[in-house]
Amino acid sequence: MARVPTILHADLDAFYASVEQLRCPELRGRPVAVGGGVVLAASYEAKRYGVSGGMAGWRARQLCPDLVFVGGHFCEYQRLADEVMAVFADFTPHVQRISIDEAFLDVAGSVHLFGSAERIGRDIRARVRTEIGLPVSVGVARTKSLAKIASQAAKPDGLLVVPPDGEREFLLPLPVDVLWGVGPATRAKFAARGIHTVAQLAESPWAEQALAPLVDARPVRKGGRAGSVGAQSAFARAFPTDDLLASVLGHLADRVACRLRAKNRAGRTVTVRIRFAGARAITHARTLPDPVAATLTLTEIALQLAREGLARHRENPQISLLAISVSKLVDQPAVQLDLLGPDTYSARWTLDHSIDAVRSRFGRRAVGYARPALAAATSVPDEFRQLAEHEL
DNA sequence: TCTGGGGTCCTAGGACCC
DNA sequence: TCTGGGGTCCTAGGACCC
Repeated sequence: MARVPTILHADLDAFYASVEQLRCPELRGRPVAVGGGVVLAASYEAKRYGVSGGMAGWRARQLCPDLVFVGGHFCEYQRLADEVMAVFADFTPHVQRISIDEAFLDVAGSVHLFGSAERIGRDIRARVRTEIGLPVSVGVARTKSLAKIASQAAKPDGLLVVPPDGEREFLLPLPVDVLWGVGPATRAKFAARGIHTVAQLAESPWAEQALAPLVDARPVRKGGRAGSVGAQSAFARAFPTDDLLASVLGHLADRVACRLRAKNRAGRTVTVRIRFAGARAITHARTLPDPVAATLTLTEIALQLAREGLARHRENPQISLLAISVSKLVDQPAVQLDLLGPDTYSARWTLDHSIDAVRSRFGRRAVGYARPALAAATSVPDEFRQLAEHEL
């Protein structure tokens, strides 16, 4: 009954900030934030002042006047995180990477080689610390949900094992929002009913629904391919002139279509998202008979969807964000040029692939449809965008 | 002076088909 | 002519996660 816990959740602590402190010894022990206008990551020294990811830079400086801002070294983040994942793979082939800096491991088949799950957790922490120089926290439990909660409780730089007969004792005192899927909205809903802790939730009508994932032994498996590809761009509130729509959507369609083609994929559903000044947002989508991966086709569809969406919401004159997402993805083998007729489709295919080829040699800014002025004005570096991209 | 960009999953209603 | 039920696909919106 009481299975031995064999699921690990390993999570690098304040990852970007820790890398900066590793690269630059004089940053160690000091409050560090990666970013500028927005805090992308904060060191634990900074977190003690209340600085956190997503916070506006001015606000962070207000909370912590000694805060040191550093620009990100995004290639380093990717490289070091990959090295950490390689350490995990030395202990088990069953590694499910769920973001750049965290993963689940199932070590059930490894304990006869390396010792108990707790032992493996300690060894992983030691190796990542000595070989790579980064702190990583590890939670060990029977299920993925419990292991993840345990690793959060172990932070910073700790290890926590939840034995099967100690699960209730561990969970009951914790606040409800440690549970996967309980964010600000659900927490507020519970709070309005006097539910603040897992113990209180367990006594409520929502107990079964909310607590089911904790005992659900979903397997650790390799991450699948992404189900959608998107890009978005936020900007100061502006009137959605045709000029603005065409240039922003053209740029976004370029990013998305380029990624699709790079993986020989295409998608049938195109969704445009518009955020109005005042934070209200709408989506407008269309499913096409044939999958799309051509930049200009995607641009045209997105433009049409945006106009339709705006026409339905004339009460909001200004917008502050546009996004394009393509879903219902299918594999699209690279088409042979000579199989295509002399129509628009083949012309676009040829043009897109010529552009892709130039970019693969000279970089993505070398050539494209979007106006250079706009492309250069993107507020977030391409490298950071790439960190958030999922495997297609 | 109010926060970026990449995703996933769930729900609910409507259209359409059998 | 009115009736029922189930399944699937699509769209819109929202919550959540890293």
